[in-house]
Amino acid sequence: MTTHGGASPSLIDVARAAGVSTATAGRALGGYGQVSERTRERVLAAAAELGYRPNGLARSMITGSTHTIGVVVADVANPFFATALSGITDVAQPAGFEVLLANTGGALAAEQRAVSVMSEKRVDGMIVAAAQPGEGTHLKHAMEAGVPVVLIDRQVSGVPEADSITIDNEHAAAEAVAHLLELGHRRIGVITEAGDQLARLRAGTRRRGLFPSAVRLRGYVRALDAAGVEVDEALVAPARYERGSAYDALLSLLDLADPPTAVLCTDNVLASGAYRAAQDRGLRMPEELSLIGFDDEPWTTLVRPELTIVEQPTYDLGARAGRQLLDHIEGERAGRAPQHIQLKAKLVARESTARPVAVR
Amino acid sequence: MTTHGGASPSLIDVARAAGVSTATAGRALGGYGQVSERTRERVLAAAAELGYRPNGLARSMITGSTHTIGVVVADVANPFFATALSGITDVAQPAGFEVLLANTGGALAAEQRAVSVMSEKRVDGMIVAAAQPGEGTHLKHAMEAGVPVVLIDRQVSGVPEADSITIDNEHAAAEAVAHLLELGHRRIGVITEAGDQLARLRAGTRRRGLFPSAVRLRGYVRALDAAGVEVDEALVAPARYERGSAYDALLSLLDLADPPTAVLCTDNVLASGAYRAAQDRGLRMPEELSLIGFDDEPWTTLVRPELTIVEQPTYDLGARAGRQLLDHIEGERAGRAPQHIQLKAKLVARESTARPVAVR
DNA sequence: CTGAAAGCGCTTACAG
DNA sequence: CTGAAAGCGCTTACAG
Repeated sequence: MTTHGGASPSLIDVARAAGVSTATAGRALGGYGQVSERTRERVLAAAAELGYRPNGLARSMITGSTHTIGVVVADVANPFFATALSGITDVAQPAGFEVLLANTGGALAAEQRAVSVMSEKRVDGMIVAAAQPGEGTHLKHAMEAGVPVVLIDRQVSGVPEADSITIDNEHAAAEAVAHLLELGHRRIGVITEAGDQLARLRAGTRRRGLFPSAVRLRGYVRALDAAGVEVDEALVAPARYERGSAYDALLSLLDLADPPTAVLCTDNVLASGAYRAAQDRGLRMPEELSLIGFDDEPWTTLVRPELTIVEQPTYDLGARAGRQLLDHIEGERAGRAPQHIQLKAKLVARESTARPVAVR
Repeated sequence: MTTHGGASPSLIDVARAAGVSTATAGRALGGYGQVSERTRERVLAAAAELGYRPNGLARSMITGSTHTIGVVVADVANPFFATALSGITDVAQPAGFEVLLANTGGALAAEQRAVSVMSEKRVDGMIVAAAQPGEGTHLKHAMEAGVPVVLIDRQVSGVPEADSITIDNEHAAAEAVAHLLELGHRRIGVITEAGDQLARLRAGTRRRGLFPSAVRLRGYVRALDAAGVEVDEALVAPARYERGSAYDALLSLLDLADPPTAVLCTDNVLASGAYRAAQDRGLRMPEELSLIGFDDEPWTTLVRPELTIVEQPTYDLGARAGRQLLDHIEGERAGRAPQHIQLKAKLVARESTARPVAVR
């Protein structure tokens, strides 16, 4: 039976009902220390009778561990983060850790607040996909307070001590472009959220503090450079993270005097907008245009032609981050140097890419 | 400056540094009680100096509130749950509540464990999409312990006191079928996860304890009944929650001696499998087959023909549940009867449905 | 194996 | 406005 009304029963109530001290009752229920079988049974019976639920807050305050990890992402509704999150929970929960989730909408202020609140709630560690790769002082503070942090999807400048699990985005984009080059394309366009950073990328060598989209753009440039194909700025079409914006971007590429014969879209939202634009223009793919997207979403094999894509190991990204963080929490990695793991993406060639037609 | 090494500073350290009692330091930092401006400044300065972070566990133990709500779903990677979850976080976070997430994989045992752990962590309330609508004693226990529970997506038998926010699935499916009937279809098939429950549904009147798929199947039956069209069991094709299974289900419907001219798929995974099967069969849609799916996913407007769908207010489902739970937590609904809100789904007619061809 | 006591880090009456 | 003391519900040495 459970007690109704009144406050929920505490260890004192159980101890009293079982005729033992709270220390003994705690040992019997908590599975620590030594208790005789006879006593244990009495305590368990009393606890069941009263509908006792241990208070995790009190326990955590003493043990110093909440068995909770914080996860901070920009948007859970985004399949990328949702999938990574499921990788995290699949690792954390069997290990006895719950997940405290914060959705920041990509706003730095929200992220700072979330990290701060999680620190106050005394999470045992945090996994964060940072909103601004350039700003990491809030993460640095958390680490200084003893909360291990694992970065996913993007590195952050100012927090070199944090482990990171990222996709090798530069290589992923380069491989996609190499695929197009092999097919014989020379006019290769790219639709990217980092359109404004072309100049900086070509100069700099920075690795941290860059958005994945910028790193992918660098891969595009690198692959062209390697093949001796000149990078034409007109072929770099900027777009916002929206289908409509990518739609317009593709149309503007097609309207060029010397339009591309192939286009790389640096994420799946941009790809869906571009795909749609190509359809609406009545372009035959892959004959008149080769198209490559990112992420193996369901729609990419439902459309005709099926879309050639770069497949990111998203679930694995989350699972690895979870494992890494648990190792930290359990002290497995004490004192070791931070690890920066790069996962490889995989090109999946399907129907939307082919040799360019000889004559346009 | 922050303190390095050693334990993180407590209120005692701050109080000592500021030359006041812990009570006063607490008042200055916690924003409760009265403190003189001068004292407040001294305390704040000391706290900043020491890098003080209040311990939320200690605070929660006293105040009795963790400002955390638990959310239990079967699969965060599923767009339906991911979207509902974002509705929840968007409501909870601005109100100062964090979300503790549990991913059960649809297993009842995992759900029971999650609910139990959340109770121990003293969440202020829970939102749960139950794995088994027929089994709710663990939820009943939580409510008896004073933790308000709001059910989403499905009602659960044995927990009538819990609020619920669901989609009016019966109406949603009925409307889809009515659309097909209006177009002139009489042989209307359905691909459903609840294929085995047809007989039970036609007899019973139970509302709780049913999976959404079963309720949708009932809507299908009801719409046909209302139109005086006989329900042909051969047109009810069972499938598992997988694209491949739905693929096979559509093919088996098409292979019938008297095949359907239209098919309703009761969720979006089934719809994608069926769509693919129709394509591979070389069927022209909507001329040779009309098809309706559930959920407005990106792919449904990327394929040709665009898919006619029933659009569920998924984000709103989550947001409403969040609001409802916060009202409970804040005592707004104390003593009132439980609310069972049904949200309406909306039929979005696109290109995959049309009049059946007169002669087959 | 068991218990009395201290203590985790706060907030809350209660005095002053 | 400020402080001394009690207490939230546990776990952990320390004795026995």
